[in-house]
Amino acid sequence: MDREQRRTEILKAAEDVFARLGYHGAGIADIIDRAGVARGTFYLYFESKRHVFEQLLDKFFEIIRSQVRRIDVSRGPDAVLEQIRGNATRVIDAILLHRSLGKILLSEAVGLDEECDEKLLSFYARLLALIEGALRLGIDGGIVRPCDPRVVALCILGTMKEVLYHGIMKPNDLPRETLAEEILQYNLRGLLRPGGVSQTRDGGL
Amino acid sequence: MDREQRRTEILKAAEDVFARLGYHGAGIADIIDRAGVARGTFYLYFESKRHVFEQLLDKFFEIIRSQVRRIDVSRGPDAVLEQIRGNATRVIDAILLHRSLGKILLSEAVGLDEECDEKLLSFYARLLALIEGALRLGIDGGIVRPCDPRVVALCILGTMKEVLYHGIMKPNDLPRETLAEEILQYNLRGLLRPGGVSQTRDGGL
Amino acid sequence: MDREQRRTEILKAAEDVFARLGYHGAGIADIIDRAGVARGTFYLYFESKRHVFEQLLDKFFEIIRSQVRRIDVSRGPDAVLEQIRGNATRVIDAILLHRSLGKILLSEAVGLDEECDEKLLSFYARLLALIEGALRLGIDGGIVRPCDPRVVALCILGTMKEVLYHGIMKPNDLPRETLAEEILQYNLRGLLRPGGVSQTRDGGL
Amino acid sequence: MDREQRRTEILKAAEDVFARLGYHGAGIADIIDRAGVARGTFYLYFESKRHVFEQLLDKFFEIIRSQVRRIDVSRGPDAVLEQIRGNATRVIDAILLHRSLGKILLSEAVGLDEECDEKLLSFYARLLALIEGALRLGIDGGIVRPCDPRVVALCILGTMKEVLYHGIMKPNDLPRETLAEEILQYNLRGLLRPGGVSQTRDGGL
DNA sequence: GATGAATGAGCTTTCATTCAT
DNA sequence: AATGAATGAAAGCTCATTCAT
Repeated sequence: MDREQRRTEILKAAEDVFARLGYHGAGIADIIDRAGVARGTFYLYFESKRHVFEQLLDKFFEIIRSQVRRIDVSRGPDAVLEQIRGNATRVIDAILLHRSLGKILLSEAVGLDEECDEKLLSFYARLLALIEGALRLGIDGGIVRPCDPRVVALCILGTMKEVLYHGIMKPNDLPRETLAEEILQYNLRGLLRPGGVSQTRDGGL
Repeated sequence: MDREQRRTEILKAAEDVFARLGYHGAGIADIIDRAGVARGTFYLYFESKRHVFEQLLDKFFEIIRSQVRRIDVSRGPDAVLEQIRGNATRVIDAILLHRSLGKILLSEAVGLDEECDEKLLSFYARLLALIEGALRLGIDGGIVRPCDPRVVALCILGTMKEVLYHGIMKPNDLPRETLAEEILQYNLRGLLRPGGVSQTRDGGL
Repeated sequence: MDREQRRTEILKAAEDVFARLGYHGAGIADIIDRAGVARGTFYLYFESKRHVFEQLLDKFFEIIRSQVRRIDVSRGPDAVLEQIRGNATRVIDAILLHRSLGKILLSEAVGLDEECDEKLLSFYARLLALIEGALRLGIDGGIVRPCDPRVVALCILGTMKEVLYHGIMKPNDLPRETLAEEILQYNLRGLLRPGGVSQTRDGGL
Repeated sequence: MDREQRRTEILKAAEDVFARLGYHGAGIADIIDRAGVARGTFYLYFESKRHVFEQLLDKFFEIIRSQVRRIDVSRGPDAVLEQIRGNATRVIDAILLHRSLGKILLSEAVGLDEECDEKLLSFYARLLALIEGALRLGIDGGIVRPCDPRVVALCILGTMKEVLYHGIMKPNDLPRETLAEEILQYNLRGLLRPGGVSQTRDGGL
């Protein structure tokens, strides 16, 4: 119990430090200074610098995952949209609640270490697969316009990442609700004003 | 003249190495090995590792910037869209042409160093301002639906980054044309099939 | 009483561990794991890692010493030889019986620490003095051929150490009796077949 | 050329330091202090601490090996003995000439590292095989008395190691010639005065 | 007396940068 | 201008020892 508490303290310190200085910028010295423990103590709880970092990634993945509810398609298009909005809002809220973890994930894109890279890549791959699956359902159900679901899944992920990164880095710039709502509207409707321009693909663009 | 050539050689070597190994994974040794020059020579042309990296960022910024043409709004909505498509296509093509630089920019998101961070941030800030300005024009001109141009600018940037990163990392996965076209369609139209669901904000979402 | 028992348990554990891993290879963790006691408990019974090691050396010295009987020279050459053989056999048997201690003594020759070194050196010094004394007696009594007793004492010690080390490390390679008998014969007679070559120093060698 | 010289300097420094402090007692700091070079310079010439040590072992093995001449058995027993004496004398002289290396080899018996251990063991194994082979020849040729050549080879190695270790540690205690001559006489003749005691195995011992 | 979490000095190794040639 | 050997600060990690419980 006590052990778990100590571990959590160090993990929190590491989270802050990694968020502030990045993986490479952070040293064990920074982490233990912040946690107020000795060098050896750190290694009592974590095998290595890399290992703490992975623990943080795992923690973050778990947080995100736990916000996503399976979508029930049986209750009609509007209900589906509402569920999507719920998922999106919860994820956004969770990330903005865990700023440091969010910053770590969104900053340290890749290139730390083979194992970390793999973790990140597989996380995003699963996320993309999830989105892509939902898109295919939407297309089949006639809710989503015909498109390449793989590319569009990338687009959705991209909007989320970029907007959230901004939300994390400049917390007071834009209200959370605005971010969530605008992401949704943008993803659903795109830029164009309905009926504003010619909508046939060939003619219009 | 000869000096400039030597400098370019080293810069190219650094580009390849950074793209392959990342900023921290790359050592001066890798760069000079690839460039075929001595250690000291490297420092004759560049102040530091960080400095070469900055030069590469600058080079990339310049490439991107040179692809973007000012949009002439006087020729009607369809013409504007055509110009936007032109800009987007040129940027996409340019990035996919300069894979290494693109990978560097999109991978080493941030966190290397205060000065580098500032460079990246200011680059993206200017890009966002550009997009935001265009959006405001679009909204005023009735082409773009009413929205928060700052958030939507982030969304657009996000889609570009994510799709391009995928395009760079898995060059043969999806054809360049598909990427460009899908980004455009997505940005313009969003996900929904026109008329597919109720479009009033209150009722629909 | 109980305290003494605990102490002995830890000492035995240390003996096994040092024999298996060597002084530097062994950690306190290994010893306490084997002894089944806590870290702090170890330091309740021994001041330091070095200290346990010294205790083991002392224990071993005592075992060896207790095997050596004073030689009675009054009963003629053959009886003396018989007594020497008795001493040698008992020492050899004792060492092979305490493999771990033997391995420790013979492996960790020297160089651990000033105090340990001194202990080892003084042990060997006393052993050598013992042997040397016996040699002088033998020379005076006409049993041993004229020689430098100090160097020859080293030779005798050397044969013992080397053969016993082999006996410890490869227990099943050569039978104990063979080892003991061959050491004795070798020490007494050397290599040459009696009468096989010219034995005068000047002529022969 | 210059590079080789520098390397030799560091190697010599390492030799001194290892001889003085032992493998574990010695730190890179000691070596570079003695060599008068910077930390990085050390690693320019040697991969690791272990690596320098191995180099020293190799160097020593080579020195020893180069002192041993193949024995020509065709010229009679006395000539064979003379050749053996020559080998022994050269080896002894070489070791006493390279005190530091000798001390390293004879002190750091074993237990440093798997690879080093293997090196040492294989060195001694080859040495033993050499001696054993010579003994078998001697027995077949009737020069050497019947004995177990494996055990006796250990005895010979043991006398050499012990006497040389003494010679290294206390250089001025006994003259080199005495050491060499006494080892030889001891190995050849053993302790007993010829004809001094009954030589039949059963009766005498 | 027993515990085991905590300690921190110390280790080997790396690598961006310098500078004598 | 070009070289590459030399540098040394700083990193991550270990482990014998201590001490509050």
